[in-house]
Amino acid sequence: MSVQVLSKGEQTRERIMDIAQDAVLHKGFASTSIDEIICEAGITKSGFFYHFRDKNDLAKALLQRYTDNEWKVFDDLFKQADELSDDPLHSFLIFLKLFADLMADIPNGHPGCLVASYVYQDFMFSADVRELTTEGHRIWRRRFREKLDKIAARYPARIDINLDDMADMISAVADGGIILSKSLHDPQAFPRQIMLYRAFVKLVFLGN
Amino acid sequence: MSVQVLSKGEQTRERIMDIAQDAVLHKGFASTSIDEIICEAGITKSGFFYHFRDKNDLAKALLQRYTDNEWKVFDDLFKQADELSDDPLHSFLIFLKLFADLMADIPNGHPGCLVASYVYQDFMFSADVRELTTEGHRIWRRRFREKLDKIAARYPARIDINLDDMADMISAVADGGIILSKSLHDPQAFPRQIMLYRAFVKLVFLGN
DNA sequence: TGTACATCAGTGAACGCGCGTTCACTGATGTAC
DNA sequence: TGTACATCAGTGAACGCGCGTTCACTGATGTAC
Repeated sequence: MSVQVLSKGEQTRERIMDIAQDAVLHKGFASTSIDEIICEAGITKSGFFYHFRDKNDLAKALLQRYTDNEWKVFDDLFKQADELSDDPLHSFLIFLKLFADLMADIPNGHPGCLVASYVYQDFMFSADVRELTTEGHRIWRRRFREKLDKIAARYPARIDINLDDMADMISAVADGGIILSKSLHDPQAFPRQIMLYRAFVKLVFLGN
Repeated sequence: MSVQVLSKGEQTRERIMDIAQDAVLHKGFASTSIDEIICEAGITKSGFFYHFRDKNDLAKALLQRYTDNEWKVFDDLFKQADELSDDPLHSFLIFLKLFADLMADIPNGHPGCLVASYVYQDFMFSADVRELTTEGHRIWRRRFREKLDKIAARYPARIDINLDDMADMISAVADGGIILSKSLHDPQAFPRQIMLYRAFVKLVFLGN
């Protein structure tokens, strides 16, 4: 764990983004006003525009930070799992369990996936922001696919299955599980969906 | 198929809602302005307010119509599947295949789930609208759970599994699959996810 | 060590546009007698 | 069959508020000589 030293300006910028992200996940980007953000952050409107060129610039920075952070979390979980088992399948199953546990431990449940939120408002954003969500999903597919390839090499799949789809399913179950949890006001619904995906992987490659 | 005869006013109301829903699924509810809706519908602003008390009233009507319509589609697919097989498992597997086929045949892919869109903007809406999304997910769980109970009675599950979660997973895979498809600009990604869920069901109750 | 200048991290006031909403009014169609 | 009235499905103009954005300015901190 590296502790980053932030300058005064960087601290303010992070605070603005924390407040903004929380609001965006609750109300959507359009109905999150700069006024409400600066009010909570305790700065003036010009202070906001010192840090961000315009509102779209905030949108981009939020998404960038969100996906960067997500990969840090996943890399960490992958590393932990690899330390607990050399076998690609068991390491992956451990990873999924660690992921579910992590999501189960968030006090009020996962606050929402910013990528999913953006996809449902994509016509609001400039093309470069939209491209970021697409690229994100493509990277996820590639990285999870790598893991599945290694598993399939050692444990032949019991059924005929497309590994790209299987890789995509993690994103789908995650995005859908978060929506389910939010809608049902049940934080545990999401981690339970991850564990269900894990059961599927076990059935496909181990048969039980 | 019942052909409904709509009065002039009802036709306008439907047209407003069609235009609004399309815009909401692309940009979110907040950034869909009444101005743009009436412009496309070819009426004046007062015409809009003749049909809807305020903007929140439109939100509610859209969600109500969307979920009603969704259940009509599902009821129809369930009926078709039941006609093709008396067996609860095979009927369910047929239903999932029909569902996937239906989603695969939408020219530009599924336009987006209005419920999911609302969940990601829930703090914008009044409490009664928010309650509708929660209730929607609860009903889906109950109805799919019924199907799974009948299956489990005849085909004991091969693994220890929670049938409520398994029922919820349809919603999760659907919502997540739609997001995936939209983000990747690949309309077929969604139906492929449905077929993956179908493979999971087969593995759990049939073992292959 | 003191001075000049540059950069950082903002402030304060003003702008104009678009938004949701209201209100008084209206022509066309439907209904009662 | 004609007249009176009610309802339907809107129109047109105005309202005020909140929004994102701009611009001239400023005190505190950092750097060069």
